Amino acid sequence: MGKTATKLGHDEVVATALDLVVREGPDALTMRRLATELDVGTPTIYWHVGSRDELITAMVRTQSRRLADRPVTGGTPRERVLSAAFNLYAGAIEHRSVTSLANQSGASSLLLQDLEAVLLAELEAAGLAGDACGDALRSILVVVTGALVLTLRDYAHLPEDDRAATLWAGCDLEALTTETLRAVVHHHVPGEEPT
Amino acid sequence: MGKTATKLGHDEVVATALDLVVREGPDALTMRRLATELDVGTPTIYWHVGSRDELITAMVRTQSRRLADRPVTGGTPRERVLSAAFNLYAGAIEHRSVTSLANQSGASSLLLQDLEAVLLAELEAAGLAGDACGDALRSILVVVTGALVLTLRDYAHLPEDDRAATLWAGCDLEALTTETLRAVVHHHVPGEEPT
DNA sequence: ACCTGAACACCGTTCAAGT
DNA sequence: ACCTGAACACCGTTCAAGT
Repeated sequence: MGKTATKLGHDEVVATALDLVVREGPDALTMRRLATELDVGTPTIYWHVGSRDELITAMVRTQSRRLADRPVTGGTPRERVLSAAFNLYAGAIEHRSVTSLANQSGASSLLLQDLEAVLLAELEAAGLAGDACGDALRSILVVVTGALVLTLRDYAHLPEDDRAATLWAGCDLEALTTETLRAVVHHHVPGEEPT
Repeated sequence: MGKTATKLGHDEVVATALDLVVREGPDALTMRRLATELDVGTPTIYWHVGSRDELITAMVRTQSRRLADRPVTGGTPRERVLSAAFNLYAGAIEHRSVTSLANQSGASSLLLQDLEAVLLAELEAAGLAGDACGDALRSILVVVTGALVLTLRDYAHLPEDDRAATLWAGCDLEALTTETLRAVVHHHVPGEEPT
């Protein structure tokens, strides 16, 4: 099984690791398991990527690049910024196993890094610059990160919870994210002035 | 060493585990290490708390209760809600090792659970009810969770990052959190009407 | 330069057995 | 009911040794 071994290099190890996590979840990412997947001895992986932490960093960075393809929609600057921000959330949720892995490893911010550029462009197009632009960007990232963590909460395998059920049960997390994002976008991005 | 063994029960195991994490960080929490700390065989811990996940759940729940003491300040409803919300953030940051453990385990929302009651009371005092109240509460929790994750980002031991440095270097995370919270609080909580 | 077998020092968890 | 020694089935990582 597995691909016909062309040569094996750093990038192929990272790609296979991502594939493994997508297929079998974050817990399946084991150096030995990954080695088996590549038909290779375990130390080989260390030779190519250094360590498990470095591997995860490389994986998240790659995933970050892959997420940057979603088109930004909307007519007004506020709508476009909101769209770009929601794209961060939607993309990360779509590959939830990789996002979960990033969260567990404290690499959530790294996952959003390449997407920040898209968002930044929209913010500048909306007329923001300097500190105002950075503040807006950071605020939006706070909301996206929080929304991701709370959405993937039950992806963790912890015991159930009583009261949280009443607060989050049947809650539309996409709508919550949009609404929260709208609040901070409206706060930072100027809207249409009535002529 | 250690306390004179009174009896050893579920709560003492949890308390000792919390103490260990506060003193030596999240990674020090090992069943064997905890057993040593309690002068007890490893299986004894399993007898009292069931498993590592159940232990962490109990720890986070206890920590959640301990965080609920901060006083709410402010004159207007908006100020009081903002104060209560920021208290969630400040309390969790003050015990960052426990918060980090909760994040890694996907129990962040559990950590904030007891604090939600305080926040809920302020929201209701501000005149919110029903869905509007729940929406406001959930939005605020999104922001607090995101702020926590981004603040504790470097608590993880992942390799450094280049561009993120320019975006987050020298950034006042408390101010960012306050500002982002203000945006969603203003969005949800009605302000003073000019008479 | 690239890859390996074998080992080191750990994990979480279980289980028969003790009192 | 409460506690243990010893084991099972894993981990991440290293290292001498191969080609």
